[in-house]
Amino acid sequence: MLELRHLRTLQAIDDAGSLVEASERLHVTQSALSHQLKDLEHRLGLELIVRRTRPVRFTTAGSRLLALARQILPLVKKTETELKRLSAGDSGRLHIAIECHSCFQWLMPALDRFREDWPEVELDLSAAFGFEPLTALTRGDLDMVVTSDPVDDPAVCYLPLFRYELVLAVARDSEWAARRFIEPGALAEQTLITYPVERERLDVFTAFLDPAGVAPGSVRTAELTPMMVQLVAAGRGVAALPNWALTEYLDLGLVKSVRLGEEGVWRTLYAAVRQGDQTVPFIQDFMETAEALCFKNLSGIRRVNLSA
Amino acid sequence: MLELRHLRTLQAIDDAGSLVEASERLHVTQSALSHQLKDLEHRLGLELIVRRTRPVRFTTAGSRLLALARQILPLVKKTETELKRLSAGDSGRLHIAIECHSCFQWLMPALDRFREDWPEVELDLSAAFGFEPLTALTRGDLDMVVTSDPVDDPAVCYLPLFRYELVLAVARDSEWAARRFIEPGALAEQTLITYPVERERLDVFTAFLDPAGVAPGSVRTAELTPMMVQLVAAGRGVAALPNWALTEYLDLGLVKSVRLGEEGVWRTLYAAVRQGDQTVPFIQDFMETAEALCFKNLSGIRRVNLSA
DNA sequence: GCTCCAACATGAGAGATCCTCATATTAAAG
DNA sequence: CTTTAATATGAGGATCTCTCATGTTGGAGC
Repeated sequence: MLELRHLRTLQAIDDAGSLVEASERLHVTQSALSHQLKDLEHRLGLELIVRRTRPVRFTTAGSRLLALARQILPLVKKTETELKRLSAGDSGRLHIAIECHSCFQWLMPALDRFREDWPEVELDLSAAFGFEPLTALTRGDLDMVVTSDPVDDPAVCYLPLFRYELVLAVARDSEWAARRFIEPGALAEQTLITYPVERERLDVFTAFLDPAGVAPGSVRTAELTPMMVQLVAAGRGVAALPNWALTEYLDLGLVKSVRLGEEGVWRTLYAAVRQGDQTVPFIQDFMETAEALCFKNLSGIRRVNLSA
Repeated sequence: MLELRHLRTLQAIDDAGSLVEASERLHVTQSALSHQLKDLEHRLGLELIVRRTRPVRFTTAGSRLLALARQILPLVKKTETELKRLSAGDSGRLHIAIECHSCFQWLMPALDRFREDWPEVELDLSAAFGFEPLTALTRGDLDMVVTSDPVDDPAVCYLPLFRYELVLAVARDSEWAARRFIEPGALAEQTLITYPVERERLDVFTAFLDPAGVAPGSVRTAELTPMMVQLVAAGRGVAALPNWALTEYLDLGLVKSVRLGEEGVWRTLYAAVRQGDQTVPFIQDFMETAEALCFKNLSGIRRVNLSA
């Protein structure tokens, strides 16, 4: 009758504050949760949550179930992890390469957390510059590549992490700072600061400037996000960066961010693994850990749409 | 992925010692458990129990899951009971009548246990002699009748408790004591000791003697099981009683039991409730409690076949 | 008060799941 | 080496649980 599914749902609703948000976290539709909850309430003959408030409020019965969920779900999760370790052996290798410098920000905490659960898995992290990471992945030199450019290849499986917006960092006193968005043409007179990688890997070109046939006034490179922010703040140019990578600098008031085009440029960040590896227990666990930490720590990111 | 269903299955297998017995306790087929277990083992990539031993042995992984089951299932159960109490109100009435004297034996502990969970339910227990209990049930004077004679009535719902064998208690030194079974004809010369109720309510007549057209030499009555056993032990006659009601006297060596006919006379004990009442939370809970206690304390009883 | 928007509800139908039935296989006991 | 009790397996059907499409509702803003 009562099943873990129901407890997971209630916990997610509590964490999220609404059915819509909870359904995204659980990777099901809002309709599914609505049906499931209604069915449970019907069978219990009790109302569990009051929907017309925001965030939703739990009734006495709902709270009781929620308490049960909070009590037993961690135990279940712990046992599941233990069993996964037992099944595939607790050892293995996870060599990760990132194409996106900023990813260090969330990857480091994720790796720390992961190491606790899988102490025997050999971890390694490298930046994928100066070589073709997907080749290294299929060849077996790497086990995971974090990228926002999925390439159609039957040997590679792309596991989505989150969607983010590519925004333009501009100086605080720049005349663009107050604009809601800017058009590609505006960059023709500007200095664009980018990471030192090939143009084809830079979304600001592939998704914004190139389609409009615009080239920036000049381009200069910087290795690390803080360096780019310093240059932008000093009025030496503008830089296209993921919105979540800019949050801390925006909060500090160093720079401002402006949308690229009316709709904005949205990208999805993926973890690419070898086809088949998506079922390896510790890979699945890593993805769960990473996703949870990202949505906890990064602001402005969105969940990947199911149908995508 | 992992669900409470799996934990309940593992717990039942541990309690029962085999898939067959566990499947009966869970009211599903053996096939269902086999499939379920195999599927779980497959998805975990781990063997959970070793089947070729009796009782089955749990592997490390199986034990881990079993420990989880023993830890969280009681918590779940407790919460479910609480919610049931919340839903239908925690009060109500359960007036029970028994047609079978011996039933006091298991009914008393069941009522004690039940009272702990449902303190607000008004309990009453009476013997259904000298009046028609089913009429009292449909009229609302009673809420449950414990009987082994289901009568086809759309207003009444029969909830099976267990199957038992009606056996003949004979004196220890009687010449029948060593027989595997006796034929109806043998009773023609004997004194039969029965409860003081109408012939039609006595299974020994309806299911054994009457079909063979035999009447016992003489009939005398006794009110209580211990009295009947005393008379039988003293060589004053024989008595047909449920096998489970005789267990303690057999163990004491007071009397012996003999099967009635080659196949034995098997009966099912039911709890009759008003149609619709079978969904009342505290009635369901009472049935679960009673069933669990019966199979724990009574020996020689069987589970009711699903297809019956 | 009216419109709009976001959140939740609902009905129908597809797909997955889980169970049962019938039967095969296996292991242990006689 | 049979016999029997337990477990395994394959097929098929009932049920469940999603998704899709659309309806309804409550509250913020004009």
